[in-house]
Amino acid sequence: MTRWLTQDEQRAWRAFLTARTLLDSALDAQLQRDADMPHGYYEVLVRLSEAPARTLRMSELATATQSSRSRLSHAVAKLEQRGWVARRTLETDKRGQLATLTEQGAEVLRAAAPGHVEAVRRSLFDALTPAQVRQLRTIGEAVAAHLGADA
Amino acid sequence: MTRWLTQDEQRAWRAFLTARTLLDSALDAQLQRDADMPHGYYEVLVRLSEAPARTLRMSELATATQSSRSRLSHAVAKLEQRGWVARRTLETDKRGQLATLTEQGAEVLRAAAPGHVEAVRRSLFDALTPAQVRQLRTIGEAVAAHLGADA
DNA sequence: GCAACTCTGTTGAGTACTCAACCATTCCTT
DNA sequence: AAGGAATGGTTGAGTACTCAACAGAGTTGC
Repeated sequence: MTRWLTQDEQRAWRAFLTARTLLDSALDAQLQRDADMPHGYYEVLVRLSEAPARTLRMSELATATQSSRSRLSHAVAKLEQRGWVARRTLETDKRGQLATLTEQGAEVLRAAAPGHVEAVRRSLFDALTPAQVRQLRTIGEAVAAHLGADA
Repeated sequence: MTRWLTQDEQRAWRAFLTARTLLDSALDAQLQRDADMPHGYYEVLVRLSEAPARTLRMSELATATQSSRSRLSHAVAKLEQRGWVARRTLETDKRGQLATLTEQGAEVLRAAAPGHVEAVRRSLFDALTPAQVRQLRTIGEAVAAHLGADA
């Protein structure tokens, strides 16, 4: 008894998939070209930059970026190699690791942000009315909550 | 003069990113687990299944799936190995290649579809009102058009 | 009819991802 | 206090992606 998609749902799903793919590749390409990093790395830097003392536990960072522990571990290892993030063991629980955005990492992020934000605006928000922006937010939050995450 | 995002845009963007990531990984994991293929391969099979004679030119298939030529080429090579797609040279333009969904590929798709659709419904549509489904479609189509593609 | 250009698709190298297996540490139970 | 389970994070193998370079076929202009 498969609950197939209605015509409307089909179209919504296709439109979402298309938009998602195009957005994703446009933004990923922009970041790769201008800042030499994939979008996932950028997210890591942003989350760290917003955290107190630019520091988060790996597990918190994983949650914040909707990343698996494994992916984050690989990513942070690369970011550490580049000198953008530093890791150290958490004293109160020696299993834990703290990741900190370095000054150099903050610098890189400051340099990358304007171009990236401009790309997001051009690719996404320039296509939407203010009402649609509100709708997008509500829909996104509903889906996120449904799948068990904060918006 | 960076046009930074407003508070509302920020939130919309974050919500979108989160929802997209969670949706993506849920559906990719479902397909990988139940049908042993990534979502991109599934899209290829679907588009071929809807085409006349289950056949499309590589370039058309690439457009339909929002894929780069390179990605599609790699993907179809794998699908051919599995016997789900067959390729042959286009007679009227020997640069062209035609990709056809094989009977076995159609079988695999028929087997995979119900589980996948169910996952899409559970992950996405069960979280949305009918009005939101319409909004999602309109937004998706606007973004797709803006980025130069059909919905 | 030929040189230059374009267009289609493939290839290879490098990168990031997934999944499962794995340590080390901490927590729980008795 | 010890054994076992749970938690936090890393690792390695395998897969799919990206970008750039390429080859072959068609097109254009002289």
